[in-house]
Amino acid sequence: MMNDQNRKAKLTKNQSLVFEAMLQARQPMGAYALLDQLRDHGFKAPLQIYRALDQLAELGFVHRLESLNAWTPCCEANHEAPPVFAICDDCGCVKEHFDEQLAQRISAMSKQTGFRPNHSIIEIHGKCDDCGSVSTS
Amino acid sequence: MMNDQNRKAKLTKNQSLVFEAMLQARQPMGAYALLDQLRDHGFKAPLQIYRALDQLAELGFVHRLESLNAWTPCCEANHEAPPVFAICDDCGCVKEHFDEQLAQRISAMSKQTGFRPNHSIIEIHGKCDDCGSVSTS
DNA sequence: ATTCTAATGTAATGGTATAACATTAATATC
DNA sequence: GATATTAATGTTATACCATTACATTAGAAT
Repeated sequence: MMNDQNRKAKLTKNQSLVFEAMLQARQPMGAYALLDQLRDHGFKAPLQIYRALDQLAELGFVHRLESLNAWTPCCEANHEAPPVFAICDDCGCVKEHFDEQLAQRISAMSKQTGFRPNHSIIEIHGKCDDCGSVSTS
Repeated sequence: MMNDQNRKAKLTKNQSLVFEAMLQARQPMGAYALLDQLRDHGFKAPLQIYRALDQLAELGFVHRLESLNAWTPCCEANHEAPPVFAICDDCGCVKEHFDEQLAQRISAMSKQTGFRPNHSIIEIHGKCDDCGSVSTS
């Protein structure tokens, strides 16, 4: 299996630019925010961003956060279980987790109902450790 | 605790119209699809739909499906565990489930990381029992 | 009746995503 | 290396989803 460096080296120019911008952001970014970041590099239209994002998602470099209409780099761990995103509604940070038992529950529920799961979206909103301990009064 | 009939009776005119349209649809509906359905009843602007939807969601009559930008009636079961939606990408049907163990896994993961969960979004895409057994070749 | 609040009406605008078509770059094959 | 083929990119227009701002009406409380 190819290592991360090699996989990254195979990205096209636009894909690399978008991915690097996302890594620098340290927060999920919307497509139009990425477009604004990348105008200096010649990006002019949303579709340029969306195409890169779609391809990066296909390759496993990024995930889409459905509840934010935004995108976040993948933690690069093995994706055997579906990712669980913990989204802090205060500071906006996102952490990606995996939980084998949780994956098993989804499988079990599906089996019971005859449903054949293909792609799971699990996004937990709340407060991260840093923000949760701060008084809000 | 109030029963469903009484709760329903307390809905305003717009809320009722939107909710009934959703029940008839038997599939998740987008706000603009609802607007089209309800033009005959005097609805003219998206905001009329969105306001009703927001209030219905607040009252627990409907849920928003983040991955579809659409809305679905609540199954009206007790919502002690977060709802899990099984979404068929073929026929578009959606089933709402609950799973206490799954809820516990989310709590456990959160506790481990200091995250304080507030609202969980769990949407499983795949094929329902009816569609999954049909040959696609 | 009057006051206050919740719900509604309407227009304008902002944010997210894709369709359609043209062009260029990269790869494979001869 | 020339050619054919496919993948990636550029550009315009448009579709789809959601909210802001402000005016009006209806209902509840006193």
